[in-house]
Amino acid sequence: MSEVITLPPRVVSQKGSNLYITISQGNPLDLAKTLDCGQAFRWSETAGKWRGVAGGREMIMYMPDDETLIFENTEEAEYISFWRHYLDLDRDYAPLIAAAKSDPLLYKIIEYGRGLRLMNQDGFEAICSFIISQNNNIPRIKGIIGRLCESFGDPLPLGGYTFPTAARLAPLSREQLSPLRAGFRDKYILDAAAKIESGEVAMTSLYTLCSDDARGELMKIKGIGPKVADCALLFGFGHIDCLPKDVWIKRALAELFPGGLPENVLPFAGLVQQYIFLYMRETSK
DNA sequence: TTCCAGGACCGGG
DNA sequence: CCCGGTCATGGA
Repeated sequence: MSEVITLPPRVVSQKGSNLYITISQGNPLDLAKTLDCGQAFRWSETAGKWRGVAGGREMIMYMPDDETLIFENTEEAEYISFWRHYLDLDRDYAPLIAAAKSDPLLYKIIEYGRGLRLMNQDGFEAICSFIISQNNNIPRIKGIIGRLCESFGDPLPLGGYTFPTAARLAPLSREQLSPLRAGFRDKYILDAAAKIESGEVAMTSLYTLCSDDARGELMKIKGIGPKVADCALLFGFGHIDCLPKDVWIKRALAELFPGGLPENVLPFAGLVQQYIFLYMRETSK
């Protein structure tokens, strides 16, 4: 894992019940690129506002301009203790941009994805989400996860649902998961919940182990291979060096970087991977 | 109808 | 180690 360079708290101000955050152009944020580029599946946009649930919290947020991020019904303490890290706004992206400048094509790709940030999601949610993602498409992944939360999560005041815990899912049967219409993946969700609940796979170790060992630990779960493991580690456990090799990235690396990624970006290869993923998805249609 | 979707498992060579 | 078939589901 590369070192996290912690930024000072953003400039914040409270206007009524809404919290305003000033986004500097040296560390930009683009909500669409971040919330809707395949790393998270529980955010949706309506009339410019993004609504979703993370960490058991409902949120509506939006950006009227590039420098203003607004959280509805939120106070500064809540931003500092949760949302700042969730959106990776405590990480300085300047070193990445600087490192990428040594490679013109990579720099172009990262500029194209300007404002994309790598979210820090809940570990168990990331594990389940990417188990569900295998041999599946994004609209259906969102549907299955939505039904998982509505069926086994806890209701929230604005109509959302928390992501269910491993303890809640572990005792369930495949029959009880059938309303999710997850197909063959239901047994994998149950195996993940069971092994995490029993401690056979220690959640806390997944944060602290080196990426190779953490990957091995996660692959004890049925239905988690190298790609799903790397997605969970990258999006849910802060292993920013993990590079999930899906069909898009394999093709992109072969075509665009046949000699491999530049050495100096390997410590944050996972972050680079997300920029490449966005670039490939957007430019190929 | 057939194919495909941010793969993984399983059996066989 | 690597290969092909298979796995549920639903949209194109």
